[in-house]
Amino acid sequence: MNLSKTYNPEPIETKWTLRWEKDKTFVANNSSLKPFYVILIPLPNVTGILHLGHVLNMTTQDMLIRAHKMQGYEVMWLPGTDHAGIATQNKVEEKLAEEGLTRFDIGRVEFVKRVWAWKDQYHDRIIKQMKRFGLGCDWSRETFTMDENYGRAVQEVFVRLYEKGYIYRDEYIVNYCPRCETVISNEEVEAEEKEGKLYYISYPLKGGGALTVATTRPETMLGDTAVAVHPDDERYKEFIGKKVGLPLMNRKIPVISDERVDPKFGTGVVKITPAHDPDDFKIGREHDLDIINILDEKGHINENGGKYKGLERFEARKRILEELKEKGLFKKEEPHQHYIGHCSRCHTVIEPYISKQWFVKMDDMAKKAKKVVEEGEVKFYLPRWTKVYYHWIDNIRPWVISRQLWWGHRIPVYYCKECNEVIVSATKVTKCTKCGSVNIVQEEDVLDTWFSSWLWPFVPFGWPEETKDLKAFFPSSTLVSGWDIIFLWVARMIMSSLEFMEDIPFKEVYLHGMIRDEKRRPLSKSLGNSPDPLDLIAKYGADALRIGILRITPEGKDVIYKEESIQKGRNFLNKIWNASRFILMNCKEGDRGNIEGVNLYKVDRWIISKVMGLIKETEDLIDSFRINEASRLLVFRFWHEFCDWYLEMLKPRIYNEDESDRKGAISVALWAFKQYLKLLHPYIPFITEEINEIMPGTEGELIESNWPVYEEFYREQELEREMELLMNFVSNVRNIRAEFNLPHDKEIELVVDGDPNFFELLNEELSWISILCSIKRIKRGKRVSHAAFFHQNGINVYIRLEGIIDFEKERERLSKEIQDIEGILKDLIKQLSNEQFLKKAPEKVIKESKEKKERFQEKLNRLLENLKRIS
RNA sequence: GGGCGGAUAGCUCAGCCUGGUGAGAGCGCCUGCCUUACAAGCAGGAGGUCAGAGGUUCAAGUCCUCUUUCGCCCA
Repeated sequence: MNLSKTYNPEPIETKWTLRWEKDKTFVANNSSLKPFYVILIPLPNVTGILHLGHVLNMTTQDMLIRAHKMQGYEVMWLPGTDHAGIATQNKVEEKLAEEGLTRFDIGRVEFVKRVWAWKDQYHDRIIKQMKRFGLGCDWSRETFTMDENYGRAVQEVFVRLYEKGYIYRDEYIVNYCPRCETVISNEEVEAEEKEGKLYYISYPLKGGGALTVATTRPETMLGDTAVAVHPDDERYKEFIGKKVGLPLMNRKIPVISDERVDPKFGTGVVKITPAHDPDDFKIGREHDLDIINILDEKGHINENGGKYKGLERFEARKRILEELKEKGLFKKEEPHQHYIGHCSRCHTVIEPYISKQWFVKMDDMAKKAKKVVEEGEVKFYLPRWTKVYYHWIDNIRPWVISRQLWWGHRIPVYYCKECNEVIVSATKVTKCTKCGSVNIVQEEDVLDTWFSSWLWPFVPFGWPEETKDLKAFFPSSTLVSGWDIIFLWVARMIMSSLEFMEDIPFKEVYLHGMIRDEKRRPLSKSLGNSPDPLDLIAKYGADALRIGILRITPEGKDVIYKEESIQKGRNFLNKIWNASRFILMNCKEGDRGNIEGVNLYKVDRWIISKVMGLIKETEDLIDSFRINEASRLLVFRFWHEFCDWYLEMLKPRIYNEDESDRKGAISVALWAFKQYLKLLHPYIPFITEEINEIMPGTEGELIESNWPVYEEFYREQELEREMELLMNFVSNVRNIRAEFNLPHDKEIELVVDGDPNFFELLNEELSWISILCSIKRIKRGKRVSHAAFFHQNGINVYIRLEGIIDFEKERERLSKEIQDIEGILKDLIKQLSNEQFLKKAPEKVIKESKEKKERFQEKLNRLLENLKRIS
């Protein structure tokens, strides 16, 4: 077989993508007798583009799915996309704007039609991307949150929660984005510390004098209905109950007292604007103040703002300040740090806004959702996330679920225009259930997108029907998600599942970090630091991207991304590729990779033992979600144990004339190589599958094969230690070769005295040792004069350097080592002469210290001896 | 203001849970090699008062307290 010197991923990755799809490799059988392992994908936005965060999230899941499939589970990974109300509507509106149109120009029906067309186009793109990553999703069960069935389930949920009294309509202060023109939930608001200003404004008192209030948002004064002071604030006690004039508005408003006023803020007098501040809203309700809304849905001043009507909110601020200055009511301004809410979608400053919205009462559901985590039914990795979760649960607030959008699940509520009856129904209502009128209108608003995606654990399987899928795949096993949506999505799924399925949605939640650039900024389109995964795949291949990302992902922390990480991944693939070339080149007809019945050499038993250890270590790491460590371990061991050592150790037997030697060696190499391929397959599925196919003795695909089995019988720890000695010996020789610049083809002669057992061992294994450090032979003998020296585990080794020994250099080398060892010895002697240590430390530790001391003492003596000799 | 996490080699991090190995890895750097699997490679090397202080202990990078400092979440 003729394989190219470098690995070319493109054709191979295409081939396997098609093969897995055609063979329905990842289509789950809901009546399987195997245990189920189910993952629900965190829904990407259907019109979004996948970025590196998705690569991390999705390849982590794919890795788990593939590993579990090989380990004997019936796996099911549910893929799907989210209709992403605001984001998608924004995009289509932007496109309309290019034509000079708004959604109101074309009407709701036409607009929604256009969004569907847009969705179809982008849906194909995102699914293609996901398939390009090599994801083992069950595409036959792919679900979109606006599928017809999904829509019915969402309405069903709404009706049930309404009937239970959990859903209600209320006029309340909410977070409003004037750019998106919709209310958003608390969780969709991002607070940012900003440098603002505190303005001091004079509110004249009736009989002369004035109170000065401090505010960061002077424009809201148009809606002020009181000023407030702390009840114990001596400065203002006398004014409580009096009235002040509201500047610019020609209105008298009362001075009230409230515990919540901070006397240290500004002057201690604050203005109360119940319609435009959450705290003021609460105070307003308690004091029965008027609530005057001064903004329209675009964030412009409305008719309640008198002559400022029509002004944009920040423009209004400017004009109001100017006018206050003209009237002498503006006292001063000072810089002020404060937190301002921004829309997580478009980053516009959020307006606290009073309006009539639909809410879900969360308290009861939250309590249950807390309990299942407390009792360990749902486990977070890392566990510290449970604290974050509890904090949110304990401070749960009602969830505002209505959105002033056209794209989404329309709220299943109908209003009778005749008798004002409110009818909530999962089926279309055409006639008033109370007065029989047909003058009925459906609620205009749609539901928050999360109100559909929180149902993801069961709705895609057919809920509310009791389907076979639902029975098989609910609850799922592991949820893999970024921590940024722990409240928006993870917590709410726990609530919805407990509410509607009376069970947890998943047993484990693995939260990974966010990907950031080298300056630790989040990857974003506007910063231009977010590479397109498809470009990276084109350059390095999907496997390289996958393992590149997984390897740099620390446990539960943010990931610092550099392109060089992907390059490293690619280099590793090339290494595997070439290892396979090497093995294939030396295979002959009939080689199978079977180690039973093979005459095993020490090096063979060593690599077999090492592989057995690796199987166990890998399993443990995967089970505890230390996915990065598992990938690093696999890469390291394959590269620096199998390739750097074992394959090199084999060469003498392979290049030997003896066919049975070659056959034995290649059998073990093949066997070991296939174990690595299996262990690596979940990380780099394409290349491992391809190589597996071209290797002799292969039956079937890796993904359909069984996970490697750990067999205690092959584990030989004593032998591993012995091999380590020999490998150290090789390293010591290589070190000296490098120090004295010996070319690799210059064979050297070693003279050894000391421990006869070690000497014998060296000679037994000399065939490969001699190749690895280019030595002609090892003789037993006394010290040699023109030689470099090292001491290791009871043997003195002299490397004949007739004519090339540089005594100056050798003295330097020996002196340096002597110094190191003297340092270590000093510490050991100190420890061993400490009575407390001898009295209190465990026997084992004392014994080890003593042995160590002797070993180093011996080594020191030998080194000193040699130094003296050449001085 | 409340909470969480981090500070270990020039850079990115592992080791800490469960104290005892001569403190590790990758990248970068230096030296030598196109050795017939691989220069996307091989061999060798330099580089660290483990942020600071105190404490516990026979023994601290590891456990406790405080300080400094960076980041994040919530209000």
